[in-house]
Amino acid sequence: MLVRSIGEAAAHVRGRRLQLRLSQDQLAQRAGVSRKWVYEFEAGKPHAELGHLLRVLDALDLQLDVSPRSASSESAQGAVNLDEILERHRDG
Amino acid sequence: MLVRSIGEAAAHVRGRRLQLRLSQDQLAQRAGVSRKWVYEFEAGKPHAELGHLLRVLDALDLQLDVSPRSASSESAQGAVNLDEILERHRDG
DNA sequence: ATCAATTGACACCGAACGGTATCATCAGCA
DNA sequence: TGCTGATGATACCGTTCGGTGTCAATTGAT
Repeated sequence: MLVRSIGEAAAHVRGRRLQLRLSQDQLAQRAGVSRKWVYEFEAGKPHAELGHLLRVLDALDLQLDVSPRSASSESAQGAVNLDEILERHRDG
Repeated sequence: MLVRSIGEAAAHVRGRRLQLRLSQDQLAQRAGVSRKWVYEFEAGKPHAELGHLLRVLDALDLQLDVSPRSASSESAQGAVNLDEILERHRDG
């Protein structure tokens, strides 16, 4: 699932936690963070430590991926494919 | 690309930035963060603010995704598929 | 040789984080 | 009804972040 904001990441974490029937405390211990962090993160605190999130995702059996936003094969109309442009202009 | 640690995320950011021929300063301005943040992040500082990373990825035309770690169709030998287990045990 | 751009590095400092601890509330169950 | 577990919420407090500003070294181009 795409993650555009911390709030979206928080929703994914909470959803997965409930799916796994884990309490905030259990998740926190698994991930090695405090329950406060889990609670505040899920509650939408506007700041969050990436390292903590990675550990929590790991505890939830989730993984994080980085990918180019505009896929050349399925770009929307009018969308710009930065990778393509780069390819053409490389060694300019 | 999979992101297991902050260091890996940093590598992806730096690689993409160079690919786009952006200076740390340019990227920082695009993303609305300080050059210090970009520099320290790329240098492997063990802590990083998720919100900052999201803005930087956006400025690099990259996106972040969350996905289940063990895909049921291609799980490795001996691997446990949490989703499957959940499915079977749901409604206990 | 000179100049600008880029980068690594550091000091300073206010702001915010994150952990521990604690409390009230609510749901579920014996 | 009484008990237990989960959750939301807050205070305290040491630690660390992140921005601004600055500096030296390096690189690239003129």
